[in-house]
Amino acid sequence: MSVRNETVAAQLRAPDVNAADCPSRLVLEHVTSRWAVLLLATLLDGTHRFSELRRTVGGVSEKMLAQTLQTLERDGFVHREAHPVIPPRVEYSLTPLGEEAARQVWALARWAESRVPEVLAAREVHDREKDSAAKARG
Amino acid sequence: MSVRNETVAAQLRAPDVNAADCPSRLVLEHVTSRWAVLLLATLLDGTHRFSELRRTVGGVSEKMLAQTLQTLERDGFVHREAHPVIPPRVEYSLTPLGEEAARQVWALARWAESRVPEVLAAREVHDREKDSAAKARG
DNA sequence: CGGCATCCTCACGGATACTG
DNA sequence: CAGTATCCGTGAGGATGCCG
Repeated sequence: MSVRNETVAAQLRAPDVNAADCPSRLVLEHVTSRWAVLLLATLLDGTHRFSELRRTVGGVSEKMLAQTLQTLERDGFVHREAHPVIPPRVEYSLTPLGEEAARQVWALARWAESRVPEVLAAREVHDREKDSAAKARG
Repeated sequence: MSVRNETVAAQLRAPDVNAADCPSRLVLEHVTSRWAVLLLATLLDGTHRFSELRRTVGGVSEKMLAQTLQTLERDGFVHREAHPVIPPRVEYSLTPLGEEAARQVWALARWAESRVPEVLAAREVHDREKDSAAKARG
């Protein structure tokens, strides 16, 4: 037996993200992690090289890019193809499974972009109310 | 001028999640954060009290629950209604904006649950290949 | 009950340097 | 070019205790 008993028990139940020890939690967290969301969305339009992804996704460090790509590859979302040439050429693309995830997070990303004005407005209202409440308390 | 110049510059462009300083990044990160995903999905089936959310979402601490709810409220995704009774009764529900986000993360959560077997299988294949590659190197 | 304040830990993640 | 290795700071997040 190479896995812990609690994991076995978790797998006997139907996967439930509300259960703290359910593997679906990790799947969800990997897919919704800070850089994974942006990488999956970027890979939706086809194969990209490491340096292309680095340039496209603003602010990502080399370390986090490599690390996130490895996690996505291990989970079966991303396919990594290393060409044995000099200089090295490595191409990343979505697997069918990864494309399912990517379509959803891409929609979420576009939604976030489209709702920026509403969110900024909501924050202003909220902060204004907090201010006047604080002033009322003296 | 109550905001920093870089923020103004960011707002003049169309919102772009691939830009490091775009507000849409924060919107996306708030909505996809570890506990926000689960809270939004839970609130899809109606109003819930603080303690109900605490019980429903497995493993969430009191602190993170309060903190995440505050962030979601400030962004305009969640409505908080405090009833001035003893003992205190506070009810949380989705705003129309929050419901848009919740529908998407709920779908993502259900997808994660449904793809657990595929992901676990992919990990085994991946780890096995890593093992044999390491063995080949000696 | 529904918080808020405090302390503390750890791992996420950035910067830098090095390698094939 | 595409990483790996190392160091290190910050902040996410858990535990505990107090309050209205």
